[in-house]
Amino acid sequence: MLNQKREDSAVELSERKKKILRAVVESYIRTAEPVGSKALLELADLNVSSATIRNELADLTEQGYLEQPHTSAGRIPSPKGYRLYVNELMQEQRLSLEETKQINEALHLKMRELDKVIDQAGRMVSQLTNYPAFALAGNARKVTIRRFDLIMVDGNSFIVVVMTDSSVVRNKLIRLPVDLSEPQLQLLTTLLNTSFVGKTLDELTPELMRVAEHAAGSSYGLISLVVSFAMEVLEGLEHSAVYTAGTSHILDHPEYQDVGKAQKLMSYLSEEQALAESLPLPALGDDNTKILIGPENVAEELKDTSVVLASYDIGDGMKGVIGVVGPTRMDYAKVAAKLSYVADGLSKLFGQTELPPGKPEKEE
Amino acid sequence: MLNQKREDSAVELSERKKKILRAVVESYIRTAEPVGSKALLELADLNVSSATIRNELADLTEQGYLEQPHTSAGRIPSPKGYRLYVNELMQEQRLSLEETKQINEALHLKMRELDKVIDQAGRMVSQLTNYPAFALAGNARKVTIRRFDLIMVDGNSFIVVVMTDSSVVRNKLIRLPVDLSEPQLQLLTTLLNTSFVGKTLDELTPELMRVAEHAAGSSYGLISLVVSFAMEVLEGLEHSAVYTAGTSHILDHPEYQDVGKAQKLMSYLSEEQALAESLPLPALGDDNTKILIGPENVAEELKDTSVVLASYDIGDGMKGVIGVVGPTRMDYAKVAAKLSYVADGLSKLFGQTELPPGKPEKEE
DNA sequence: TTTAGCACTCTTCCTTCCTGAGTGCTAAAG
DNA sequence: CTTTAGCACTCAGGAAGGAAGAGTGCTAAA
Repeated sequence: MLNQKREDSAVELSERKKKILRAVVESYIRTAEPVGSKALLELADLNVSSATIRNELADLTEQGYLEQPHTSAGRIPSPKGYRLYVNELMQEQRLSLEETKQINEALHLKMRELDKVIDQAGRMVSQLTNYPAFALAGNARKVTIRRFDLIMVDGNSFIVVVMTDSSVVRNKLIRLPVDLSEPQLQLLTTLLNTSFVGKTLDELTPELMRVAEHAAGSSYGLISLVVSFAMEVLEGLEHSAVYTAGTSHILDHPEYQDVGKAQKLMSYLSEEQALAESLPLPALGDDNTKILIGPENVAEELKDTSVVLASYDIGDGMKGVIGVVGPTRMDYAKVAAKLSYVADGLSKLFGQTELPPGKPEKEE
Repeated sequence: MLNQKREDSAVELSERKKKILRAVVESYIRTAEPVGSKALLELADLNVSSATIRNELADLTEQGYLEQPHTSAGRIPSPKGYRLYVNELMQEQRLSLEETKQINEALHLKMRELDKVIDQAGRMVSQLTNYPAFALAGNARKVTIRRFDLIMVDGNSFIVVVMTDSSVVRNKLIRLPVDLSEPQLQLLTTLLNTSFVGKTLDELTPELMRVAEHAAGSSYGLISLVVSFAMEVLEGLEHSAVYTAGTSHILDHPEYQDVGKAQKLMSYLSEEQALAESLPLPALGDDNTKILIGPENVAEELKDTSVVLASYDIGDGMKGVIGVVGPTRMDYAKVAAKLSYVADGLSKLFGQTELPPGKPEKEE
């Protein structure tokens, strides 16, 4: 028990050990069954006997790359094993033409409202990978109002259009029990634009509202009606929403045959806020995909689960993240490839301006 | 085997039989365990022996109101039994003040965009009942465009605001690689409003667009850009969206300990389109809640599942539905009460105009 | 360092057996 | 005719006991 072998992760593994580790991981990913020395004879094509492989397996186990469910079972990768696999052994998966085509088509989304697109992207990823997926827009810095417009509809209703400095536009139809005149509305618009533009959510204080209301004179409580809508918009943007999709895919995988486990994970995934907060979004800076294996996750509920993340640019300096959740036995290569392809697609989608009128657009 | 007893559902049950049936249903709803004659001695307070109850149980079973999982188990209600219970025996559940308060608060929703409200309502119902829930807006009749407005933002971007005759307002920010002048935009607006107002989705033909584009002259492809957005809006409204929430609650119930079963139901629920189509929405006319027990459901996937529906008014003649899905062993009384309360709340929410400016609003 | 051989360990699966709950039937009592 | 007590019978579910088989670790030889 007290052996003093170096279990240091700095110790380089021999090529043969790596080959074996890789074979174990890939076989286990495919079959979800522990892998034994005999099976490895074929999988990793080494010209050695099963006994030799057994020795190597014992070493790998001792160094923490593999685990044994029980004495007479084969080996399965430990989180540390997966980590090494992901860092060094995994072959970058190239998507087939089929797959890229499929994704590209799906990315031609209708209704380009930010939140709908993000939601759709999440669903798409889930369907693509057969794992639960989530998508969220990075919560922006403080957002301010850029402008108000009021559009008269008829005697007693008008549309408020609010635009933020992040170029998000929201509108609302407001119906009133009293009549309104066009000049009144004009006046109101000017007043709103002079008093509230450039303000963040926190700066829209009740006092400010009261002052403005006073200036409005005859327009009673209209100011507060419009401004409170603007506040809802700002609030909505600061608490960036999380969209989850395909949670039922959890049940596809044998590691969640135990209903208790499945339930725990599923209900965690539906607490969208908690999920968003537990993601190490800042750490995503350099590379645009990140893989979190089992205990590397912050959230307790994800400790025996892996998460693959990819970030995309929404434009205007904002970032968003899409991700996939699954058992640690996950096809990292495939998932990472798909995710990153979708993320790139989203970035492009958000980056582009409308098609130039007149000239037909060029496909790249 | 060949007994000729009338199994006719027209046969009235004796009071005692009803009392027993009710006790069976309610006990089974609570415990999910088959109910035996001895247990019933206490549950239904009848001054008879267990042997008498056994006789009655045998009758009820023969008449199809109860079932026996196996010879030596107690009885559980059949769908027919639940139906009778729901129709005649169930006591209308009154919500506690606590509960109504909770619901009322949750109904004070922010961001009153139609789809967000509906989504939120679904989530709320799911949380309230601990069953998966869904919500949808009844797909409207043909929707047409009521008006267009274009708001200039700066040299090369503007906001399109489209309003439909169902008073839905949608907007989109359009950025162009070329410059635009205010007069150009004015012209465009008039053109759009004269050419496309009052048209349904089908009537927005490519020819119509071409004619208008020609009239626009110097404004190149702007017309088609704006109109295709309008088309997306109309399309979005016709394919009314379905929102599901809380599917993980399925796993809470012992009838879905079998992962296979749970998975089937869950993946059916996530096919939101199929779900919406299988609901007998027209049949919901008269009463505003409807209960579908097991095989009464149209969809094969819901045959051993119950669905409780409640409809609400969106205004403008449109209706929406919220519903809950669960095992046939469902607390119908409670669920129906909650659902109908929420539906009423939604109707009120949509019906109301904005608060009258000046006067403080009255609570009812 | 590699390999063959072999004893050993455990899980998994099957069979068997037992227990207890709940029934249906019969015959007596109201 | 209805109700009740008594009793034999059925059947699911759990415990116990093997038997089979996979895979290991160790030893000793190559």
